[in-house]
Amino acid sequence: MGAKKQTTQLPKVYDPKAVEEKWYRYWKEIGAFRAEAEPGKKRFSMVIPPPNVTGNLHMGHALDQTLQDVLARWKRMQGYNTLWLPGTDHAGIATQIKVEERLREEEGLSRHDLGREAFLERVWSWKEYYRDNIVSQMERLGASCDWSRERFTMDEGCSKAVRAAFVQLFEKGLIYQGYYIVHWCPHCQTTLSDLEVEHVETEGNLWHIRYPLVDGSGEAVVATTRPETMLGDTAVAVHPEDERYRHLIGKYVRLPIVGREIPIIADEFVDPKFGTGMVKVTPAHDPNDFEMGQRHNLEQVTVIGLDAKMTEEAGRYAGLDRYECRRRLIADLDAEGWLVKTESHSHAVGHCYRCNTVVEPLLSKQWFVRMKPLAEPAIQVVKEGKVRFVPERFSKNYLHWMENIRDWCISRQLWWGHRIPVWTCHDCGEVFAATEDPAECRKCRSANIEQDPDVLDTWFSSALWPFSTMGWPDKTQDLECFFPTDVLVTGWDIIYFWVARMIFMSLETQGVPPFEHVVIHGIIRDSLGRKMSKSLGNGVDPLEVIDEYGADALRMTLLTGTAPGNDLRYYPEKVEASRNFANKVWNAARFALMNLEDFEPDGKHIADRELELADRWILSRYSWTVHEVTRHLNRFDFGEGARTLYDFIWTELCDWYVEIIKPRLYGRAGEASRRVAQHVLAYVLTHTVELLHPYMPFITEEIWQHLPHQGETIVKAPWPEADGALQDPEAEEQMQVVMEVVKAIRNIRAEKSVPPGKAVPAIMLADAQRGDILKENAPYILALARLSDMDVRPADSPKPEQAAAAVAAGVALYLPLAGLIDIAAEVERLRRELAETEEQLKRSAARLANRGFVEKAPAEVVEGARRRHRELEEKAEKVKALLAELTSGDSE
RNA sequence: GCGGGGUUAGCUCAGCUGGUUAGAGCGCUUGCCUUACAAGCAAGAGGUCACUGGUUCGAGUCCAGUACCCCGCACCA
Repeated sequence: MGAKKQTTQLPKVYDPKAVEEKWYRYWKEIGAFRAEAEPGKKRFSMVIPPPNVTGNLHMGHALDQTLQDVLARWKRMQGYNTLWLPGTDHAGIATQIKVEERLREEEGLSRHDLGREAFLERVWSWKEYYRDNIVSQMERLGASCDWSRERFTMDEGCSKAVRAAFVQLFEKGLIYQGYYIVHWCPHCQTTLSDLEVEHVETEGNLWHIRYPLVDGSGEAVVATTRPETMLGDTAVAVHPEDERYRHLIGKYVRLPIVGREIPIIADEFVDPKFGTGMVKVTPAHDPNDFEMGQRHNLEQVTVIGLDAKMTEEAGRYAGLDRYECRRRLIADLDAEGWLVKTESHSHAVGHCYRCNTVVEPLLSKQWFVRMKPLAEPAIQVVKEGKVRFVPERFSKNYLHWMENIRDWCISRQLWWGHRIPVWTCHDCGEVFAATEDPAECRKCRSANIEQDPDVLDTWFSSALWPFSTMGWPDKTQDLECFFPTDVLVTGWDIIYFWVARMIFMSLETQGVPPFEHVVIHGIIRDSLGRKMSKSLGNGVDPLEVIDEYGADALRMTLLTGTAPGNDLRYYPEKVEASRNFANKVWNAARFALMNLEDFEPDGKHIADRELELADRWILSRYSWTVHEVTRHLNRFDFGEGARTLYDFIWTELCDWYVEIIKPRLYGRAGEASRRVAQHVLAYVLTHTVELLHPYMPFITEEIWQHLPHQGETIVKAPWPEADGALQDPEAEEQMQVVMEVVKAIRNIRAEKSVPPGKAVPAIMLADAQRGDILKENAPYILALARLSDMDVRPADSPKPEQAAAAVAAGVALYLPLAGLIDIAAEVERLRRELAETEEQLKRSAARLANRGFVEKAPAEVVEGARRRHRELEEKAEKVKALLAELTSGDSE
């Protein structure tokens, strides 16, 4: 187990391009991300939310995948047999539309010109192209997926799972075919589920139209936002309790223009307060009207067709576009005196979430999943905490949706997707589902059977992803070893679309939930807070960011900007800051390597060396950092973990520790001290880099390989554990004295404009304990504060004259700067400081005078407050003394 | 209508289980190319934690209400 070391010269500025590709290739070569199906071994598993093969990845994917990669790399380092399973989604409508668009633009052809088979070939080659892109983008990001297990929702295995699940649900009666109102997108030429319709508040009109009573005794006035549907009206409804219209119930009106006589019915659905309190009923074009039609046995007259044009039933308007029809109809109604009035009215209009076309509610025969029985257990597992949302608040959204769920329309009139595995026998009429393509009717053995032409909603296959990718319905090793998964990481925008559906599908087909934790993150917005979208053109390409700043910088940006569940604004400046951090880490490593040239690690435990104060301090801080980072990761709080590391590395490790050990490393404190500093630096840096690895995989691997290390890759390095032996509160406290003294001297120097290069002497008055700390660390204080000499005297020594002074950590500091001292300014400064100290003292005293506080607060807290109070008193006293000297000197 | 989130420094945001002096990045001021890093170093300015009340010894943090902003879901003839 020889420790390896490579001490090639590192460039001054970190260049991500030079290292990223190299290491990813290496990781793949050595199979660093491969999970072995070994039942019994502690494992961690996760499936990726499969990106759509519609196009390239965007920032949202980068965020989602970075979070997952942090988890995967961290768990892997913790020794878990870790599987992060990658793949892509066929994205039915979205992909088909894209390919059709291209076909039209480039060849002027429609999919019908090509035919189903030829068209699908085109889609497959599109899929191949974008799948390749997606994979290479993920590699650029550093995603540590097990590529040997990559899946696609329409590959053989996933397709088999789709059939198995469909047949199971079909045979249990959970999938049925029905004639209902569905959302129809006239542009995409397919049905949509409730979720795929976006309701947009739209300014429209409410037209009041007169329907004359057949018996000539009066009229009914209805109000509608969609007058063209009146051509399909088969009733007018009023509320049964509505006194105004009670007498009309049972009478008939004659539809203007159409001439059809339709009844006035009574139905509870009608809201007497809305419009005129009379509703036209169009069972074929409105979901509520449809239900009323069922209740009252009304005729269904379809007047708008699949192409959004008026049908033959529309009489003289047949063939017109629905909006053109509306215009003409209104004109005609007006001309013939049926239009009572037109009010402006704002209402939500459904739009296709893919193409933004106004959706048409249409009557048609479709396949549905019966949701109530499936939702029940899916609600339970969340309520019982068997599936936990992180942050927890998202479970409310989930539950609300599940509890109010309606049946799921799963048939799509597309070509790209899983063909519905249902066959109809033309001879005996049998309708049956099958996992294997049947050659004959299962009932009458006729070969005259036909498969349903439609395909399934994409989300039907996505819902099976956590187990279809692991081989179900076959009993595979993977399934046994890695299912159910541990965590799912995804955005809040697909909780209903996907997370919810995976949960009920898994409960139904596997008998267990598909995962334990659902980690929800926000979406990425632009710098103005807008959603990134293609139509706004405000999207940012992760690859361009990686090219410019490096993958680690992009990852760190996404991670530090993240608070659980919250959205995140993208600013290039943030990536710049992360890039700077990467460079900081790089240079810390560079510095270390320059000073570790002759260093050889031995097996001795770091705590057993002749440690100096700074060593004990940084080891203690390091050990705290290990603890904190691990704690944050355990809570899926990626952002806090990243920030903890950022601060530790930049401030404590670089600004203080590295600076303080420079004299030692340069040999000015003797060889023994130098050796110890080397050991501590190597130790802390190596393990800090390991802690950072899940966040910034590339730069940490590069650095780690240069540092003395064991093993072939940092990917497999053990995750550092918080070592209690390194915790050292005393060292932290003492180091606090050193740092505060240094800061105070620097402050005086800056205020007095002492040239940075000029070393000046300092006199310090301190009690015995602090005096010892200062004396022991004198060489470092001299260097850090640029002192020519420091004279530590007992606290009661006479005060030096003609000196700028300050109090820090209970130490009175004097810089004799004869000639530089402006007494008046100095007095002013000290007065301000005294005022501030006394203000704090007052608050502190009030607090301690409060009996409730002293009696009820934890002893620790009270003790802390007392100590703080003593320190403040001490400080006030010292500042007062300084002031007294200055002012008395004045009067002399 | 139901539900959720937000309001903290000039900007963008953190702030966990209530506990010393509320943090970061960017921006700003001053001074530095100090042999790891100018993508840097040092020093500094900048905050009524939206408002009102409550719980508590103690509230940015918990509770209730108010205001404004954002987002889901449902309804909308």
